[in-house]
Amino acid sequence: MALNPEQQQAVETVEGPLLVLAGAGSGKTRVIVHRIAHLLSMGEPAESILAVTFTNKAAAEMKKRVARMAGRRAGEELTVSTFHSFGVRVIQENSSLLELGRRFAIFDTQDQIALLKRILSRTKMAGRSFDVKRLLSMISRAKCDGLDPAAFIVRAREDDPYDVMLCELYPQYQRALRAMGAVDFDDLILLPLRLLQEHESVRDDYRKRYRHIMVDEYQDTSRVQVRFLEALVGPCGNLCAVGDDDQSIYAWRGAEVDNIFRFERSFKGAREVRLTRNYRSTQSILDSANAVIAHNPARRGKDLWTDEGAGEPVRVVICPDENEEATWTAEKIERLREAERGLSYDDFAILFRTNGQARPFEEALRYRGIEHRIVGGTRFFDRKEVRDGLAYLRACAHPRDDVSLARIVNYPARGIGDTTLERVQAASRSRGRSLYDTLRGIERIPGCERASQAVLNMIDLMERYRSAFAAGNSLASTARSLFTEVGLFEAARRSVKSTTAGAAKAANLEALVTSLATFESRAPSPSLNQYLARVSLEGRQEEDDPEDRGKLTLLTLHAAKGLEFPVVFLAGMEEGLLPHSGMHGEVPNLPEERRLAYVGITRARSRLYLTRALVRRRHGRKTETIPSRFLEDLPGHCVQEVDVSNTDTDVEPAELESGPNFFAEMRARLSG
DNA sequence: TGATTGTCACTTTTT
DNA sequence: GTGACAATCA
Repeated sequence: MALNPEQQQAVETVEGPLLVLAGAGSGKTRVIVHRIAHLLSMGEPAESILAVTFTNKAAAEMKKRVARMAGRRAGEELTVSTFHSFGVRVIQENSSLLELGRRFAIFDTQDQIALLKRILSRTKMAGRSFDVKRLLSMISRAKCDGLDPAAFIVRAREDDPYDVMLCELYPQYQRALRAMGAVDFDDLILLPLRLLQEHESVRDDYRKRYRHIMVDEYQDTSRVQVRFLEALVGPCGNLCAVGDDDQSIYAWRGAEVDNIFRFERSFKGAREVRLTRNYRSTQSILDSANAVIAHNPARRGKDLWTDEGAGEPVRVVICPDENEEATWTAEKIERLREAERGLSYDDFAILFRTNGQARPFEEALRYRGIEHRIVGGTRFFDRKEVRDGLAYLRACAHPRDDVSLARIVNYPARGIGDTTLERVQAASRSRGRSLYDTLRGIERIPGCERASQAVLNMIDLMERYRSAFAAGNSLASTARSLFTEVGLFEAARRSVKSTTAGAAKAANLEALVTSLATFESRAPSPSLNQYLARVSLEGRQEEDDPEDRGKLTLLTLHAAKGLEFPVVFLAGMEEGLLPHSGMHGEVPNLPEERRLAYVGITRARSRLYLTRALVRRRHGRKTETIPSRFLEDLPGHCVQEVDVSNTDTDVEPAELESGPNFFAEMRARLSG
């Protein structure tokens, strides 16, 4: 299929800054890939093109498509990277300019929480308890806004206890990270920015290297990320930002929708192209989406259109409660699948605002034997037993990483109790040494005599494995014998009552070893440090599981961004859920909730069901619900209400009239 | 030191 | 209704 005129314009505008406002389903990725191919065909070398994404998945996809279009070599020589991976690279290439070595630990959210808790425990502000997650998100927010501790203190509000607390906590947190030779995710952007700002030679080097830069999902960038881009782009200004202000749903993680509005100011002489022609959905679905999002203030205002026709009306389905909502949905899926030849389960998706809503759907689907998968949930590397294993590996690779060491120093139990640890930590603080170093000198700490032999044994063990890893032995087998020697497999098995659950946990630990083995077999010169960096940046790359083929998908609205399905059920269209009411008194971000609804609606290709329950259990309590305000915005001409709340006849208005070939046609058209 | 019981609170989670 | 964490007991 040829590019439409707007797409063509986006592809061919290669000089100077360009903002591509790409509506949902407007062929955004296609434009980026074509644009890269166009640059290459103009003789631009692949090494001088940098494409930045937010997810590893998007980066991999882009690379694959460029390779398909412009050849494998081009795909390999091109730099396609996430912001954070690119940040790691910049830091490593210039590590001599930072107080950080080439090897550093990368702390994820759980590590950050553990660290904050430790700092907090010795900073107790008289009698008040703080929500650690909130403190952490405030620190992260400050970092995304580019505020270092000093700048934060200037802006802190004296009447806000959290602000006051943070004035103390944030500098300590930052110092503790550096003392451990560790960085958090936000540092992966901040430090490279500092390198570019403070070192002209570094800046010139990268500017020369990357003559064309492309950024995907620009609406999700933080302030610091834009500053980083500004520093990177240089005077020629060949930056192409692609995004959609209406799909900005990560404000709570520091994303700044305004960046997209400020683009012209950030990058002088910027041009703009709008992609509003939609190649995904029917006009009924687009009309609904347009109507819902139209209520948001401060938009670039683009209405999506298609010339594929109205299609089926959007259905609003009223159910008695959340179980009936799930049951009705499951049955509807069965009926549709029977009625429409060629529809398989993976053509359906059930979307919801919160993970908790998945449960009744899971049950209803399982009961009917409908194969399904849940996207998200606890990820592999977040499981406790896997984190325990990783903590051992991290303690070996980064002895200064107190957080990892503290996690495993007495797990599995080896006779180093809380009292001992308390004393060691105090000593470590007063001497300004790492936990590891302090443990080494345990015999000089009064009151630790009883546990000192246990500690020395542990130190000896860690030393042995540290050199085993460093000596270039097989990572996988070294890890396995480490886990076995300390009894991690055994501990995993015993950590739960049921033997099957225990076996599953032990198997997860074994899977960690396998992932090491896989890494080893693929990386050119594998090191433990490299493996750990990769794990924290990418998790386990989920190569499309063939297991998941043909399965229905359950996922949150956030997880659904960027995906599409022929049939979409958007569940829980109720006040408090969508829009979600913020927690403990925090004001909900209504424009963002609206954008979430918009993202959900625009995932659907041909059929969309918006379901709601009249009564829903929330926090274990049955509560009457209020229909979502977003339902009121739907235009009457393309919506049909289905009330299944007080009828057992379940009269279904002629829903399947569109003919059995509807999907077959749709499919042929979309895949062709 | 480790297990057990009680209390609390409960979006979203690209990296 | 559930899971995480802290205080309390054996």
